[in-house]
Amino acid sequence: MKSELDIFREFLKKKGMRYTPEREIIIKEIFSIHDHFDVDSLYISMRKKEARVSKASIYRLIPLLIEANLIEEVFFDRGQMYYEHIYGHEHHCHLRCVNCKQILEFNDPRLKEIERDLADKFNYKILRHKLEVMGLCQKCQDEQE
Amino acid sequence: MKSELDIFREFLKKKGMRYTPEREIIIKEIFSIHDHFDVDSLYISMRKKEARVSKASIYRLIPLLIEANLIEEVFFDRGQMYYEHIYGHEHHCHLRCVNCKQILEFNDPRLKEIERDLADKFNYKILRHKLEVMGLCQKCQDEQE
DNA sequence: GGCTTATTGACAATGAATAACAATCTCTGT
DNA sequence: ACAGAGATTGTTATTCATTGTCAATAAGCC
Repeated sequence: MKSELDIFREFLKKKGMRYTPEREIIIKEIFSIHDHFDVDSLYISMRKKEARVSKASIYRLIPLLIEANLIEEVFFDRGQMYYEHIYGHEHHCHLRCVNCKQILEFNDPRLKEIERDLADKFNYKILRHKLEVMGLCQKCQDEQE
Repeated sequence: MKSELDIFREFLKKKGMRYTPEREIIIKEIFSIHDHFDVDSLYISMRKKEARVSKASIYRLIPLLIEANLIEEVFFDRGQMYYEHIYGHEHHCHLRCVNCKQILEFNDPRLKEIERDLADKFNYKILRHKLEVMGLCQKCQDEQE
């Protein structure tokens, strides 16, 4: 399987854009985090590692990585967007506790079925879906009593 | 069926909060719009009708309406959040064309099943879900050839 | 190596959303 | 109906994620 960097290199080539060390270290950082991330925490963790890039460069890179299907917006919370990398990972959805903010991942084959039915019914070519389920985890249910 | 205002009145009572004319006209405006809305366009359409409230009051009301299960965040796009009212409306999800931004609504009973299974599997009390399906509508598919 | 031009970092700017605060209004108890 | 407590309002200032600007730099092609 091609590496994320190779995928992105090809993507840049096709668009007449350049492969720079800044883009490389940001991508390496993103793909070393196996969790959701936001721009600010990414920036901070890179600074700690002496991997210095400006925050602007991160903001500029993100739409490109999305277009290249390497990362995806996951959800927007408390004024900022969270992302996760999707290349090389099985697609999954998120179950979130609205109280303690715990996030669980799950997948369900019925979503593929729903996609197929929507494609038929509305003549759409389905590209992807995003399902967020909000609820209360066991612990937070208990505490509310 | 109770009106949105009655529901909200009870909600405020239970929380020891007050029912004000500002809150009333904002709610009336929201429930007269049968579509997605954002704070800014709501504010503008209210100004046109001489229904003057400050934008701050709208921002302050929205989390309360969400808590009262009258409205819901639908999606975040171009830096702002979009909402729709849900009380008195059957729950539905959104199918969006990524190219022309058309939005279709649909519902699928399998989502309820998925919710039930998640509740069992993870001991969650499910409150709601949000499914966005992204794709290309027929027209945009044709144009891409 | 040299040239073109995309990209970078630093800084300023934008804009949605939130906070502060004094003036006002709701609601409860009398 | 009245008064007092305290919630809510509009105004204004502030926050903070994200985007724009621009001169300096560097990638990629010859």
